[in-house]
Amino acid sequence: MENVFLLLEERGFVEQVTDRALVHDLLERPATCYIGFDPTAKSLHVGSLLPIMSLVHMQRSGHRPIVVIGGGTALVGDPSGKTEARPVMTREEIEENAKGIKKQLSRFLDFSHGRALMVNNADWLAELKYIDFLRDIGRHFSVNRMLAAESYKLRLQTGLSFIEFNYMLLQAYDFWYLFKHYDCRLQMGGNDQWGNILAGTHLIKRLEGEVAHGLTFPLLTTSSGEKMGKTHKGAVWLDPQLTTPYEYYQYWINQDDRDVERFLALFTLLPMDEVRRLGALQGAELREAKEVLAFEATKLCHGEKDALEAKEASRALFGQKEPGASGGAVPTFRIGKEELGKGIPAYILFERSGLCKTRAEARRLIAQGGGYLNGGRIEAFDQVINLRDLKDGSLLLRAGKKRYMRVAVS
RNA sequence: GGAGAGGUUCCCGAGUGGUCAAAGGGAGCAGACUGUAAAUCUGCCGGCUCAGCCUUCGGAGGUUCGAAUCCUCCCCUCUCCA
Repeated sequence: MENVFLLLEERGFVEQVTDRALVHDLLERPATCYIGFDPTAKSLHVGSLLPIMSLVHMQRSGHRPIVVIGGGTALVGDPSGKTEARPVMTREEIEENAKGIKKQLSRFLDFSHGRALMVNNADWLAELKYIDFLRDIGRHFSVNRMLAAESYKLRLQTGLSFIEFNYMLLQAYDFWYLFKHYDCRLQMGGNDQWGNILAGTHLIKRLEGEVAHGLTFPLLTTSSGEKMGKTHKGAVWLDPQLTTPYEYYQYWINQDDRDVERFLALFTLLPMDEVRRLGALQGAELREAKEVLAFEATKLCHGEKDALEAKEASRALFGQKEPGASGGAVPTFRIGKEELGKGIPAYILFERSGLCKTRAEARRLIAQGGGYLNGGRIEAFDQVINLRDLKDGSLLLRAGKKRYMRVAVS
């Protein structure tokens, strides 16, 4: 089997490595690696997909991934790459979030029979004694060096609390703990974690005299310079309750042309030959590649069935013929028959159904010609919609070019 | 603890008594063009029962016919000093 390091490198996962040759060597045999995830929300979002995919590759290549939930460190707050301190969370929130995250990761990773592990660093960090920690761990860190770290430099401009300043030590301690208890010799993470990862390898060297490694991923931005996973509605979540498979699919199909090949490599498991072939398509043909990207990405996250549904719904809505809006994957809003019978102004319906956040927004949208009913443009913002507008028992609303909402009567 | 600077609408950032829902830029949204892409042009961009009304300029009071702008107290951030 191909060495997973080469595979990760080829697919674009690698930004920095502590030592290319040694990491390659380490991964020749089954090894253990870890990535930390912050339990700051009850669901992960697309921004976490890159690290998740790297673990998927690791597991598929016979290695054992460890997912560390930063339950302990979340109580402190990581300053890396942020301009402001993070709000501190309660233990209950963190527990709750950790549960949701494990559920999601189970779609990507096999946690059975110890093939992948999930641990919470609160389990060992919470017990630490301050004096012991200072004496055993703190002595190995040079403040001068820490201050030189890029992640702290930024914060020195705006202010860095002592509590955050300790984050690096805690993360280093995590790595050491995992090394000690699970023989974990590789930590991966976003490039903003480089300093923290190095601190860990440094600590292991000092305490155990052994070499551990670090690898970071490129900080992903779309070609238009945006952070991954942001849309007008906010983050794109992996939880189908928060972002439906249809919306998830749409997110991927709407990617910039320039990102398609890169994303196929990172976010699907398609062989690289296929990735390159699809990436080479030009002009309108590239849409085929986007469809593959959207389908594969949705399949990984939500399963084949939902992915197919999303694909069909998309084709129906964006295909040649005006929509019959068949597929069950299109978001649906329910309204009482009686209420619709009385008639409801278009802009209010747009707001109620969730297509617009406020009535003012809906007014504007329709006034500017961006509101559609069953494929036809709505002329006046207060045009009354009632039972006569039903087609096959439902209404199809559209906001702008791409956002659809079915309104069903109940 | 002392001295100075500052907290404005999603972000950056103008605004120092009425003409301010607040310049400009960015982001975002819509229309045209297209390929559910990008670029470009145009319009929008606090809320509402929308020719009017209501709520915003760190917080609470006050002065005034009228305050984001003036006064008082408080909170927070940054820089320098201790």
